[in-house]
Amino acid sequence: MSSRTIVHLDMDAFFASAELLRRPELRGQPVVVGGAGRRGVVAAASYEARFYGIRSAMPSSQARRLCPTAIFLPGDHTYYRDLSSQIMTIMARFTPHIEPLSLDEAFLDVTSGRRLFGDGKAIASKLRETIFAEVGLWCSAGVAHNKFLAKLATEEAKPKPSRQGPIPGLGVFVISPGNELDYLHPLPARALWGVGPATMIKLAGLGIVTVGDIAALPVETLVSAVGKASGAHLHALAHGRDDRVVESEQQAKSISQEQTFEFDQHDQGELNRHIVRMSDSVAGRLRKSELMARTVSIKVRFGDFTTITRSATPPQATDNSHEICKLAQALLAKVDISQGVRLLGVGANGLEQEQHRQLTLDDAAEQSGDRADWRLADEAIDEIRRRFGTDSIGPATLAKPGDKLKARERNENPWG
DNA sequence: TCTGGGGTCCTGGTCCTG
DNA sequence: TCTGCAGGACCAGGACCC
Repeated sequence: MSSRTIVHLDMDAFFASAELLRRPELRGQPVVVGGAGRRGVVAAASYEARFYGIRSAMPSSQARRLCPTAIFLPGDHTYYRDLSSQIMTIMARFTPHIEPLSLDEAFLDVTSGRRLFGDGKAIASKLRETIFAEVGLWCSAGVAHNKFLAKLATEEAKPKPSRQGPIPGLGVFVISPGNELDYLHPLPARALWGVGPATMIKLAGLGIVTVGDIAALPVETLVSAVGKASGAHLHALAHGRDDRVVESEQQAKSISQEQTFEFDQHDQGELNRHIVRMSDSVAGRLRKSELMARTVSIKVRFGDFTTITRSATPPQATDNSHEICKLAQALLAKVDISQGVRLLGVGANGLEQEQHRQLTLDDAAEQSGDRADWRLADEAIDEIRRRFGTDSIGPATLAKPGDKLKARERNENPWG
C-alpha cells in the first residue's frame, strides 16, 4: 500500500471562516457559529474564540461563560453547502478519487496525478492555494500513504489559536513511508481513530498511555479489552496500517431527523405532530435519493439524558411518509413519556435501492389499494415541492388555523 | 442553568428456523 | 417427538466521528 498517495484536506474553522468571508467586519473578533438556542452547542469557533477554550460541541452556555464578548451567529447550512460544493469542484480538477467526510473535509487519492501535478506535498500545496484564491478560505492538508496517517498529518498542519487570530501552521504536513512509527508511537492513544472516552478508560486499565503502548500489546490482549473488531482495528492503526481505500461513491445507510426541544415535552399529541413532520422530511429525502427503508426507528431522549431507540420492520421496504409516520407513532405509543421528552427523532435504516426492492404479492394489491393512494399523494407532494419549494406544502396536521389566510394576506402561494 | 444533529459501526441479546 | 446447535434476522444500546 505504500505506493499510494493520500491527501486529507480539512477547512480551517470552516463555518466560522465562512461567516467571516461574508462579514469581514467581524474579523479579529471571537466568533462562534451555533449554540443560539437555549440548549444549543457550538458548531464552530473562530481561532480568536478558540483562544478562550471554546471548542466544537461545547454547550453554548459554557462557551458564553468562557468568553462573554463572543459573537454568536446562527448556522446557515445552505451557504456552507454552496461553498463546500465549490471546494469539491476544485478538488475534482486534481483527482476523480474524492471521498468527502463532511462539508469541510475530504480524502483524495492523488496517486494517479503525481506525474501531472508533482508529489503529494506539491499537490496538497497547489490545492490549498487554489481553494484560497478561488473561494477565499484556507484549509490544512495531510499527506501520507494511507487515510489514517493522512488525517493525523492534517492535525500537525493546522493553525494554532491566539487572541489575535490564527497563528499560521505548516499548511501541509507529510508523513513519509518509513517514518510513520517514529511519528505515531509517541502520540497519545486518544489520537487513534476509534478511541473515545469510553475506550480510553478501558485502555488506561491496561496501563496504556501512548500509541506505542498499544502497538506493543499482543492483538489478543486488545481484543479481550475492547472487542474483536475494535481490537484488531486499533492494533493495525497503532502499527500505521490502514488498508481502507478512498471511496468516491458511498450510498447512505440511514437517513434520520431529530430535534431537541427548548423544553421537555410531555404531550403525546404534540410529539405525534413532530413525528408527522419528521417522517414527512425523512420520507421525502428517501424518495429524492430513490431509496427505500427496511426498518423505521425512533429515538427518544428523556429529561435526564437517558436515550432509547425503538425500531420496527414493516412487511416491505417503504419510502412512504404516511407509512413511516404510522410506524413511528406506534413505536412512540409504547414508550412511557411521563418524565418528559428532551429529544425526538425518526430514522430510516437498512436502506436499499428502489429498483432492487423485491416484488411481492402486496405489490399487486398496491395497484388499487390504500398504499397506492399514499404513493400518489407523495408523488404529488414531491412535484409541488419541486416547483414551489420545500415549504410550499406539508401535512395538514401541522397547519395552524389561519395559515392560508396569512399566506393570502402576504400575496404568496396559498399553499404556504 | 451541560450535553445538537446526522451519521457509521459494533456488540450482545432474543427469537426463529433448519 | 424432543433436544441441542448453528446461523441469520432483528432489535436495542453504546461508542465514535464530524
